[in-house]
Amino acid sequence: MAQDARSGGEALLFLTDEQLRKGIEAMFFAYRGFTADPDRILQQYGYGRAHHRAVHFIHRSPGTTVNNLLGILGVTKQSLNRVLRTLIEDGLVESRVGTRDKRERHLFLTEAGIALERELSDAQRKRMRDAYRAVGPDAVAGFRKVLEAMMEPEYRRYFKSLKEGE
Amino acid sequence: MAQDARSGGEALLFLTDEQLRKGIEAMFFAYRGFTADPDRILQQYGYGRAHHRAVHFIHRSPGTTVNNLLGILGVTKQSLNRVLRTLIEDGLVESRVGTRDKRERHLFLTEAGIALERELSDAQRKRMRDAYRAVGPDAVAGFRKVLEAMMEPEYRRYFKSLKEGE
DNA sequence: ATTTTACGTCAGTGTTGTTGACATTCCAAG
DNA sequence: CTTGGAATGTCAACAACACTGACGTAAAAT
Repeated sequence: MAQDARSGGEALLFLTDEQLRKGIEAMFFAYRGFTADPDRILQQYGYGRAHHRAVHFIHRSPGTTVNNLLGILGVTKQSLNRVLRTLIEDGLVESRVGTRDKRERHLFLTEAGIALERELSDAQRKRMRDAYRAVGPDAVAGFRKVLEAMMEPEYRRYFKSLKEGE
Repeated sequence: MAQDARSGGEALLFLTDEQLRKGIEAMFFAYRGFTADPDRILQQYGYGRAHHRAVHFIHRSPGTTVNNLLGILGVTKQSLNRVLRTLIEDGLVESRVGTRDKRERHLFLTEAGIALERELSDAQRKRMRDAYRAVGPDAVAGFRKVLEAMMEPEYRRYFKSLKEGE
């Protein structure tokens, strides 16, 4: 299991256990930075990350159903429901009964919901844009490649199915 | 704020709002993949991510104090204390009163703690190694650059201060 | 001697995950 | 057409883990 740094040439150096450990820690600290700005904003509204995720993916796919969202977010429907309920009560999300299948609820952001989504994603995009600018396009391409390779296959498929601009 | 894709040349394409949004989603899905294996293992022991983080950084810096850990993990002492207490009770972590400063508690992993840490980090390293292998060293270098750029400055300083193999 | 630091603990609260029970709707087999 | 099961979503209760605030102890610093 352990690959010794002494035995690794340049081409393998990035695969030593300690290099990998450093990569793990990089993910940990980076993800915290990545969520820091939205977390601050959400706190002002009394929301948490779960609300952010819901708002984000409803914005990404307006009219999506609760079941769809469940699959993407990877949580139980009960957990998602609590979040959706508060968002609906607060007038950020609208839930419309399906026309073809009345069991389904189609979810849409209201004007207020769109405004919150923009506030959150502006902050998060700014951090990502600054990071991208600091490192250049080649590094960004590598970044995206590694992230995709790290996803669980089912979600990687979903991720790749998203058009770059939809 | 919005940069239109139509106006962006090749060099700027990766900075459009939609490209950035895709990057945000990549982080979300990748981080979940990144934590999936340890989460499964931790569940068998009745632990959570908080325990994982504590065990990881105690292993990284044996003899670290509670206050040190607090700063690295970015949680309150009450929150960390709950986790440490269970780890100590279960015999995974040892807390030794400081010799120079008797107010401090120095934290060490026991044999059992080292075993759990290895089980967790083996799983996580395997995923990262597979991802690295799939994309090659150049992509990995870019990955690391972007992650570093995304960290909060204070943690980036700490991260960079860690030797690659300590 | 007083203040500050390091650590631990108790109590209370909020977000977010879980399971269990239940209502509604759709669909297909009898 | 009716009935039973599957799918969708809601409500209630509980657990994990974060937070704040208050308090106590011991030791170091001033």
